Amino acid sequence: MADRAPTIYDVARSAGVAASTVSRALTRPGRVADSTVARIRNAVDELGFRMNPLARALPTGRTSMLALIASDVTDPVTAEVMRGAQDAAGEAGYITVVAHGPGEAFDRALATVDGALIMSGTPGDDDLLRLAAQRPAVLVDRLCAAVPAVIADIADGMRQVMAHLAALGHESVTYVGGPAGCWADGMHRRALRQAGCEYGVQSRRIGPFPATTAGGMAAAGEWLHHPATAIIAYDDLIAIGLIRALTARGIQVPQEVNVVGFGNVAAAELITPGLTTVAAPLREMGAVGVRRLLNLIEGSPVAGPVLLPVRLVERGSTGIRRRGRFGPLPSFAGSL
Amino acid sequence: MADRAPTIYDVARSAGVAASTVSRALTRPGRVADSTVARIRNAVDELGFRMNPLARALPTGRTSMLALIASDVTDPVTAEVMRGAQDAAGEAGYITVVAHGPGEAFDRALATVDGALIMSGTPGDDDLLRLAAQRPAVLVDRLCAAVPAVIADIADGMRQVMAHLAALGHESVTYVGGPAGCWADGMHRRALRQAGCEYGVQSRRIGPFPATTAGGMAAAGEWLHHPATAIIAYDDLIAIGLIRALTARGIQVPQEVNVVGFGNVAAAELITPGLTTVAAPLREMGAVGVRRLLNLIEGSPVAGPVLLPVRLVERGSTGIRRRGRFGPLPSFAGSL
DNA sequence: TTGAAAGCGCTAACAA
DNA sequence: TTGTTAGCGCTTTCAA
Repeated sequence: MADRAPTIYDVARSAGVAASTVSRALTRPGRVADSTVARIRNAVDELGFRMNPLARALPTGRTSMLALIASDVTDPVTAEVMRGAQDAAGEAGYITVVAHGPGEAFDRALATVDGALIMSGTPGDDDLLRLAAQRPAVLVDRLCAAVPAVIADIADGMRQVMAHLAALGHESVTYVGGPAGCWADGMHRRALRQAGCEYGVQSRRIGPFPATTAGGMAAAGEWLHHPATAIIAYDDLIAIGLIRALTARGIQVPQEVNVVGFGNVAAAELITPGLTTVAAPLREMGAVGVRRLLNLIEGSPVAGPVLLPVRLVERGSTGIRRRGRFGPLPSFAGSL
Repeated sequence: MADRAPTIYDVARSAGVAASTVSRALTRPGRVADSTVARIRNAVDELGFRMNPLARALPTGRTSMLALIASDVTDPVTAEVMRGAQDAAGEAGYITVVAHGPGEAFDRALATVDGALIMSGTPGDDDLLRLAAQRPAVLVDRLCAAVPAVIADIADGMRQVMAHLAALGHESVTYVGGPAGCWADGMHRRALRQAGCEYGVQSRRIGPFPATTAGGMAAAGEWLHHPATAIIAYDDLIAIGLIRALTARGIQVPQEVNVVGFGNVAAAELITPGLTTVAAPLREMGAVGVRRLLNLIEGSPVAGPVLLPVRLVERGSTGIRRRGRFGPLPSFAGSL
């Protein structure tokens, strides 16, 4: 398109200095006389010089690129994390390449970047460890051996859910599990058990189910075999599918059963009733992840996983039940 | 991490040939004796050689990277297009870097890639043209001068909407406009006028409104001043906001007013009632866009914009009205 | 069919 | 403070 992009040599000639001086002036202006820097700046502006980042990458071994590894950019949670990561990377002068799990493009991407941010649900643990050995890597919403990670405080989220549910008079809940072998699902289950003890709420598990509305709809059928007065779903999509299926069968939410999800995706507040759900600071998780990754790349020592706070967003899918078909009504229900 | 990645020279030594031969064997095996290729392949496997894409980019001027320019990866439409683009790029051996509108990271990204796919709603026309002059570029869901583009067939979509609405007995509709100065909005309006003529349906416009549920809720208030029996919204988010606001005011959809959107985002089928909407082949648009971009990069001549077919997805937000508060009921309504 | 040598645009010693 | 000189890892003439 353009004739040929001006190089550092063109600038050097135009400013009457050596190429190395231009390089220095551009990267460490302190090490070059002010007047020289000024002249070089002028030349740069005049010629419209833009440094070739690839040429620079060759000798330095640094590309200023980060990989965002996600199996599906279409997933709203992933997208939100990506957004945070992208912004944080941009601020630090890094650009981001997106890639999904193992495959040719993946290797290619990995070979190009200074580090990788790995979103949940992507590669298996083995691949993960191999990857982390190759390049600095940080996990988001997942833990694996000693790989640095940033995760949401699920345990606390579950506690908030239980507190909320217990306050509404629930004595037992059904947990609808997510995909089999999923790290976050295991986390949810541990948290559930613990929070259940703490608040004296019984819990049963069903699942696994795929993390989709279809999964949730399937779960509804299974739930009917052993109904409880409240359902905690692995994530919002399952919760939404559940609500749809229940409603379709004439079971009213929250009048007969309460439902809570995890994630606080956009659809959670669009559906009827609104979905009570645990909101994780997704963007921040992405941003914090990138910052840790950048530190790692700079060579600072790895600390333990970072835990980010979550909060319960109460909406219409939970509340006082008014009909006891699936369990006892709270004793104070009559007083309302 | 690893000692040092093996280079082409290591392979050359191990295979007992010159580096240039290795390069040739790897890129154009036909030009090298079969036995030599085999030896080189062996050496590659043994050493675990992976070519450094950046080093290759320097002499060739080709990075095998594409930029995906989108103002917000969090937007579901954008995400879907991205997904298609990413897959198509991966198939062709390209990786994708995501960047948003003008800014430092943007320039940095542009300097690194072989071409750019520009999603709707990002930079202004001037920036766009400047960008297209710098690098091969393809627009998605937007037209600008002679820049190659792939767009959804909005005109046909609007025709389908009108046909549907006319069949339901509507005689006038309100169009709720999207963001001011937005290319797609202009497109919708032209299409609306034309399809209105074709089917003998009156139309009024209100707006502009931001393409969010909040925008839709605001629009509901304005619509009440001059209600019509059907509303066509600029996009799904506005339509969803509209439905919520109407429902909140006790106006029933579709019993009193029909609503249709554009986009077919995931939430469209999750809300109650489901949103009737025009679905564009988002992923395919991304994929086709990338393929055109790749052609452009290879130097093939640019053709006109590619038009991709859309289809109307009928859901609960449209249907026979049963209450005439905002206009006459279809004459055959009683017969149902 | 293969090898030698000269870059691609930049950085990083080392001298001056 | 500045210039000189080698590369970074690969491709690509040009000769052999």
